[in-house]
Order: sequence, then C-alpha cells, then structure tokens
Amino acid sequence: MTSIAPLIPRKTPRLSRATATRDAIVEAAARILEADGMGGFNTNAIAARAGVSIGSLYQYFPAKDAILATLIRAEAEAFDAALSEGVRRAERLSLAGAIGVLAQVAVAHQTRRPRLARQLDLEEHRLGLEAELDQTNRRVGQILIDFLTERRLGDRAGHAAWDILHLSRGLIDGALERGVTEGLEARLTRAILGYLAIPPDRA
Amino acid sequence: MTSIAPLIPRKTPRLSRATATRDAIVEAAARILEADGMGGFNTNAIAARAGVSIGSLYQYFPAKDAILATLIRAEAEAFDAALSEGVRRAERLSLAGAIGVLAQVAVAHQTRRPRLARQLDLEEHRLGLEAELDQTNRRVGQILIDFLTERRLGDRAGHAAWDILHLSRGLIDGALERGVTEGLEARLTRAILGYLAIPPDRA
DNA sequence: GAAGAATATGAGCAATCCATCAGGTTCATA
DNA sequence: TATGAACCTGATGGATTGCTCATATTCTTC
Repeated sequence: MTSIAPLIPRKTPRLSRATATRDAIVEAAARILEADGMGGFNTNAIAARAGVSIGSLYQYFPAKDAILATLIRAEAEAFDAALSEGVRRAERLSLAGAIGVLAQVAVAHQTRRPRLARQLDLEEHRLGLEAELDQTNRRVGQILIDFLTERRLGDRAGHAAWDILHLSRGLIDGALERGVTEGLEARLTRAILGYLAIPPDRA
Repeated sequence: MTSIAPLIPRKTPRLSRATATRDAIVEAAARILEADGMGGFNTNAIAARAGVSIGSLYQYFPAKDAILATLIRAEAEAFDAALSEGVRRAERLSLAGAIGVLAQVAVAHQTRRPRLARQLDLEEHRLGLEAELDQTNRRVGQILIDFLTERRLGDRAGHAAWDILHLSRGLIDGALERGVTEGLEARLTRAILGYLAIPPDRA
C-alpha cells in the first residue's frame, strides 16, 4: 500500500486475449469482494480466482486499490446509464407511472449485486475517489432533479432527489437481504410517491 | 483466521483496570473500522491505537473476529434499546407525532457512527452471526410491528416495519454522507408517513 | 518462419499479520 | 509486607500480503 501510485489501469489491452485477462481479473475481484469483503480482498486471491498469475494482474493494475477503483467507476457509470435510460422510458408517462418505472429501474439495477454495491460505496470514500467521481455522481443526481423539475416538483427543495435515491437504496437492499422481494417495486413506488406527498392514484 | 475459535470474549475482567483495557480495545477497534474499513482492521493496529500490547488484546479476545463480533452485538443491542425507548416515548402521542418521535430516535441513533454501523452490517453476514443475532434483530422488528398494529396499521402487510426501518437507514445515511442534515427528521417523517399513506396532518 | 512486440508466468523479497508464550508487573487480601 | 491471582508485556514464529523481475510464451507482421 504505497498509495502514491495512481489508481488508474496500467495499460489498455491491444489483443483480445489481454482483454479477456483484464476482465477476468476485474470479475474475480468483484466476486471476492462480494463473498469475503475487504478482509479477503487480496491480490493473490484475486489472481488465483481469475485463473491468472500475479504477474499478469500487475501488468494491468499498478496497485491493489486500482482494481477497487475500477470496480467503483464501473458501478457509478452503470447506475448513471440505468437511470438515464429509465428517465427516458418514463418520459411520456403519467407521474405515478413514471415513478413506477423509475422504481422498477432502481430495483433491477440494485438487484444485480447488492452486496458488492454496498462494499464499493464504503470504499469509495476511503480511496478519496469522491472528487474524481463527483462529476458522475452529480450527473446521477441531476438526472433526477431534472425529472422532478419537469414534473413541477423541483421546488420541493433540492434534497428530494437525493433523499429518494438513498431511501430507495435502503429499502431495496433491506428487502433483498431479507429475501422479501414480492411486490418490492410497488412498495418502493409507494414510498417515493409518499415522500413526494402525491396520492398514488393521481394521474 | 483459524476461524474455529468461538467469537466470544475470552474472559470477563475482574479489576477495573482490566475493564478499562477491554473498553480501550473495543473502542480502538471501532475507530479503526470507521476510518480505514476492514482493510486496516488488524490486531497490531488495534492494540497500538488502544495503547495496549498485543498480548493484552489476546487476553480478552480469542481471535480478531471476536472483537468484530463484540462490536456487532453492541450495535444491535444499542439499536434495540434506542427503539424501545422511542416507542415508549411515543406511546401517548398522535400518530403523526409518534412517528415524528420515532424518526427523531432513528436520526439520533444513526447519527452517532453511521460509517461504523454500515461496516458492521456488512460483516455480520460474513461472520455468520445472523443466527445468534436473529433474536435481537427479530425483537427490533417486532417492536415496530407492535407499534404499527396498535395504531391499526398492522394489516398493511408485515413488510411495512422492515421497509420503514431500512428506508430510514438509507435516507439518514445518505443525508449524513452529503452533510445535509437540516430538516432531516422532518424529511424522514414525511417519507415514513408517505410510505404508510397517511396524510401528514392527520391526528 | 524470423523478428519483435505483447502478454503471461511464478519464484521470491520485504513487509506485515495473527497469535503464542515465557516472563514481568500490579492488585486485593490477610 | 508476603502471597497468589489478575493483569500486562513484547520478542518471536510461522503464515500471508503486496509487489517485482527475470524469463517464457504467444501473437502480429512481413
């Protein structure tokens, strides 16, 4: 942990073989983080699980934390993309319908790898990547703020967008942890509409 | 990480000096977990930060994970206590008032050490302490279920209590992370009432 | 099929980590 | 103030960790 090395990938693969290696490393890292947390997140384990030698791992990442940073960036961008797509799909729907779609998007996204997402969230702060990711994160928030503003709910303080984002995460993660996902989207929709003080049946 | 050792404290202190040592170790562990996550959570660091030798540490805990388990148990019980106390304080209030009090309790509790709580939550699963803590956790849920039932909201599916618990955590953690705590209790109250589909001004 | 670039390997080093244990210090009690 | 129990210390062993580097393999290009 010399920690002075930049947390960016070392080289971009040119051959498809190299891309496969890189992907295997990243995927192995994700799986280990999910299963064992940061306690089991070590380079030897990652390389072994990826079916790759340690040397190869360090050919693509200058330090252990760089792998983590790659995962964090990927997660942030995936969420950004999912939310943008959701807002686009919700564009011409009624307010309740639109929020239903957004709830659906959030559930779908968060269901993929909830434990991984939570781990990454905690590590993001420790690595000091906030500054770098601020742009992406801010954009995520802005997507929702724009949505709310367009629907004439933007005056409800700037908190709303972020509050909704976070309460959604909490609700979904909790439900997944308990394995109680029936009607989850409906419950989430109700929570969001409730927060916005909108009767569920309003067009 | 031999992992066969039981995750319970090794001995109960008899002298006050010993109690101080034990407390110092636990507190140091909490601080390290908060600041550096599981990556920096090692016995040497804990002992050093506690101002105690490694030998002393292992006099009270049979393994590293036992310290973690102690923290997790303490957190679970603290939350249980806080919630019980909150429900008692809310007993004779109006519905909206009561939920306001509960929101206040949740904010107060979660504000103490949000990052630590999140870390512990993730590790609880890895250590396989769920079975042991199930009793305490179940009780926490039951407190809220009873509350909702008494207020004639219990029929709203058993999900409600847990959903509220988790969306509250998400909302509060998010707000704390962003450092935006003004009106937090009010926002949380609105979210909960909204989830329960209760107009904010209902007695 | 020769040459060089890209990629992969894994032994091994320095540092760190978990945990033990033999021996020292402080306390309560008589 | 003598005694034993409770408590503390830190050198130490053996395992693990992050990471490097000399060497080997595979690919592309001609």
